Amino acid sequence: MLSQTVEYALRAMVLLAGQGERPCSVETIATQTKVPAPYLSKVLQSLAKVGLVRSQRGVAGGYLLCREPQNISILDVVNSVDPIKRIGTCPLELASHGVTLCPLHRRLDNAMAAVEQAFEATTLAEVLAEPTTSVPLCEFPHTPAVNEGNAQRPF
Amino acid sequence: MLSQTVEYALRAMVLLAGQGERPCSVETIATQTKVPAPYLSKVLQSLAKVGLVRSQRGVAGGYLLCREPQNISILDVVNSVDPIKRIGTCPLELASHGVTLCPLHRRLDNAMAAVEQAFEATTLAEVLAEPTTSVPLCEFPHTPAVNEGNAQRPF
DNA sequence: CACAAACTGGATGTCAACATCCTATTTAGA
DNA sequence: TCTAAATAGGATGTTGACATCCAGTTTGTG
Repeated sequence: MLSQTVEYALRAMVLLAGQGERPCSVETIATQTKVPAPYLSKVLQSLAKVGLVRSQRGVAGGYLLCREPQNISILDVVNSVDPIKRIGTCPLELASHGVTLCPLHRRLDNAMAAVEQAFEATTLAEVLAEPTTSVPLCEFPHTPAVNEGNAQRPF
Repeated sequence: MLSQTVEYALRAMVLLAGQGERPCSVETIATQTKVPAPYLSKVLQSLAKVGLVRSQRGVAGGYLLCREPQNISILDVVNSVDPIKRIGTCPLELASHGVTLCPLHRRLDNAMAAVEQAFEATTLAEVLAEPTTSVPLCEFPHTPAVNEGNAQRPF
């Protein structure tokens, strides 16, 4: 239902949201999020094209967010790589019904709308700030040199 | 987000739900629902495998529903051809977190759950019985010989 | 019985999503 | 200025979803 690319993009964006202004290399993001590095590189390039992240070339370069995590919704990320397709008109080409959807497609579109709304309502900052339970969830193998002080990450 | 195959399967099922006990040929369904006939044939075969429809070979044969429309939900159809994938465990293979999802994936799964629930709550009968507005929605080109008395169909 | 309507199942083709690799370019720092 | 760390971008490979076609089988009907 959600593409693999969306999953990869969200993992990368959440990771970057926890990194502040420090650029994070593709290799680092790939390791932390367990995404294939060469493919992640392409995903990040497309995220850069739409202005969600920017890249810094050269030594100590990498990717970082263009906006604050509280100003980036899950929907922003999803729509950047694999947009939620709302049903605007009946997929059958009958021109007679105008913009009103038939009962079947109205229900399908309602479901899409619910997903869209849920994704729009959540920011990366909220995901990061989520009160964690006592046991760290989806904890990375802790690598302090690269990720100092961040013992847990939401993945 | 929803596959083309799901769309095709739903169109066919809704059409069959309006046909009662009369078998409907692939060719007829394909024409009415504007689905490529050869592919629709495969989709119907898979719907038959899971017991949603059955086939009648030979002259005057075709496909018909195995159950009453009020006992078939949209989710039944969706899950038969392209199941809603719920997120049961964190997609990263960290074994440390057990069954609890991290904040990101809990939200993604919540969205999937909303879709699942919406689809489960609606039956084919409800889609057919939907009070139509004055203007018929998604009306087929009317072919009385094949589809007598059914001037409107929800597509 | 013969025929035509209709499904069955296998083989095949196309294309986009996912994935990898390599060369070129940029850039911080010794 | 030289080098190593990184991204940029194009070429290529793989796989599954979507789609088509055909030979074979079933079955109602004249």
